[in-house]
Amino acid sequence: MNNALNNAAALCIAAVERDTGLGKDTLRVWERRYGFPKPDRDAKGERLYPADQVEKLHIIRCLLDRGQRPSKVVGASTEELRAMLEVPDEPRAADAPVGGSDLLQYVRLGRTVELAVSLRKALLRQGLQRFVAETVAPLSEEVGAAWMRGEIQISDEHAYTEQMQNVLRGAIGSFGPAGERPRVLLSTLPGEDHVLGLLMVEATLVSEGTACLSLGARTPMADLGRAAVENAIDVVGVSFSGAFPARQAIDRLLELRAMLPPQIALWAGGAAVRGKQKRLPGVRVVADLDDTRQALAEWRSAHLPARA
Amino acid sequence: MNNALNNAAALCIAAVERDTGLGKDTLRVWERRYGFPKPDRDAKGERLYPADQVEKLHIIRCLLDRGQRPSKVVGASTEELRAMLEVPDEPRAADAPVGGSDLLQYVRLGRTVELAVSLRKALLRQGLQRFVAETVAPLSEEVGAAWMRGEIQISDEHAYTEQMQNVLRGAIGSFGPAGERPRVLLSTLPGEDHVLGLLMVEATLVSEGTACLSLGARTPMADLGRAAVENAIDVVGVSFSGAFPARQAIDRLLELRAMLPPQIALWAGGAAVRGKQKRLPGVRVVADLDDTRQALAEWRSAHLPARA
DNA sequence: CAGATTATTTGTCCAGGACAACAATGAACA
DNA sequence: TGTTCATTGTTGTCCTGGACAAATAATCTG
Repeated sequence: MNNALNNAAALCIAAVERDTGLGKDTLRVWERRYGFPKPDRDAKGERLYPADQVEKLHIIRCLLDRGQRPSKVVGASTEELRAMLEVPDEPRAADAPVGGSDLLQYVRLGRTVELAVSLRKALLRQGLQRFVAETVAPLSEEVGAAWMRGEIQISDEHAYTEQMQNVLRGAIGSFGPAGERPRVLLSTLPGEDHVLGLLMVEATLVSEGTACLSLGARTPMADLGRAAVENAIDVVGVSFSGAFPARQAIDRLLELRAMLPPQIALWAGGAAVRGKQKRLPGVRVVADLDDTRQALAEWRSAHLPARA
Repeated sequence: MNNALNNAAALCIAAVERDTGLGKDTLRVWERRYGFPKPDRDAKGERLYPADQVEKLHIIRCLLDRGQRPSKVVGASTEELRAMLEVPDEPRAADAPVGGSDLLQYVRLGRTVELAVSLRKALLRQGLQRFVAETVAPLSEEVGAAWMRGEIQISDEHAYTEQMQNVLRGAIGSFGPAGERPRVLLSTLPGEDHVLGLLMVEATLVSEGTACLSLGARTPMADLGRAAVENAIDVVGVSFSGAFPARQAIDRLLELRAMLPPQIALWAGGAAVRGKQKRLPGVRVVADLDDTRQALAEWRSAHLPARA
């Protein structure tokens, strides 16, 4: 698993904050209190976190998100942590998504050409909406899970994302100009890099004739608010991957809600906000891609005059 | 702690960091050095930034992004700052590129639908290679310059980038599987977000039949090296926007060169490395998109048996 | 057993010092 | 005139170690 190229990689505290979502202050205070992490120091005396400690921090954050308390997990060994992680041994659903495992195999082996060809075939066979809901979404989840389990390299995941972007954006573009309301503004907030979720939503909305304006990833909230007003937007859509801390997501959404004019709707989707509807008054939590179409239908029946 | 709903009141330091993108340490050290911002304190002694100071910080952030230095702006009054933001009335060059000004107008006005339509027309008219070299590259430069002059919002630039990605990726994807050598691995290094340059190169190479594997933006160097070896890559291509510090670019490239096996070529392009060929032994500096095709021809004549 | 009270845990903030990376300036040189 | 190199000031990020209140667990009481 670990080869020579890997050894040189030790991250500074800012990089660890980005990678794990744990604040610099938190990392330092854990070191003081629990004795972990225990980074090396460079010539300047600054912390350098070896890759294995970063990985352990990653596991710890997973466990914290599931309700564990720091005092129980920060001191434990990597093996104990892995054991805790695998407890919820989900009953293996026998719903293996259509062709999903084949596609995952291509990602795993770095066979990007075959991957691209298969994706395009699936797109033609299923049509854009079903392709997104039945192929892209489950495959992306599988890829993320495989990366968490250490089965694939991060570079494989990047390559996968790139290929998928090519396919999805080509399909989105081929719809040509769509001018129907609502006018939807899409983005992720700072700290959230994952762009595939956004593209899936865009694909779903565009194929319903909606006018979509995407700002890509990591738009500062003030800019989002300004852009929404200036472009006469009806709905602002924000997506969060599972890697985003749920608590932060909620705080930011409420802040954004307060910042937007009340007549502009705010939709939020993604793993980090799933099931958080009751904590998010004024925000429409979108459970999945089908629910996105549902939300769209609701908006239209509420705001557009019934069409003959 | 921070609450979302007091938008008219004052923000805690964490909220200001999120809103302005200025780090907590930076905010504190500015207060120490320049006397601004000067937040109130709550009962606990913690900083509370009034809304007007946050807005001023936002303006300062804009000016810093445009190359101003903190010592010149952090001490200035809000009026002076607003004056600096106004267009410094450049000597209007009368070199309006073919059609470029029309397209730029669409970006400026946020008319994304018209922009997308015009781009697709230009693509069909010119073909992918000329489209990239004669439309995408100059337009992207114009957009960057217009943003520097304060003529367009950052959100307009993001929307432009998204639209352009849709067009380019659609075109790249429509080439179908291309298996000819060299096998090229494309990415940007950490710290470099701009992805359009990479896509322009990918489009150019793909339309020459080259097998391209893109990893998108910000791939850590260790992962790049590993991916190059594991995927039997012939050429690694890296791009740097003008926003990337030239000195860092050179250091990183030399480091990457040392990390890669000698038989794998390393190409570098973008504003930050232009004219730096002599400081980069072992790296092929690619001046522009035409030069990319030139580099490709050189590689093929050196490595492939002459074809009948 | 529910509800109130106390104890512990935990993340974030503070002050003020230090330092290397970066930009600007000036000198030496082709 | 333009390029390279050294110097000097600027600037963001990191450091230590202390503090405190919000959140959570533990204990007590009716």
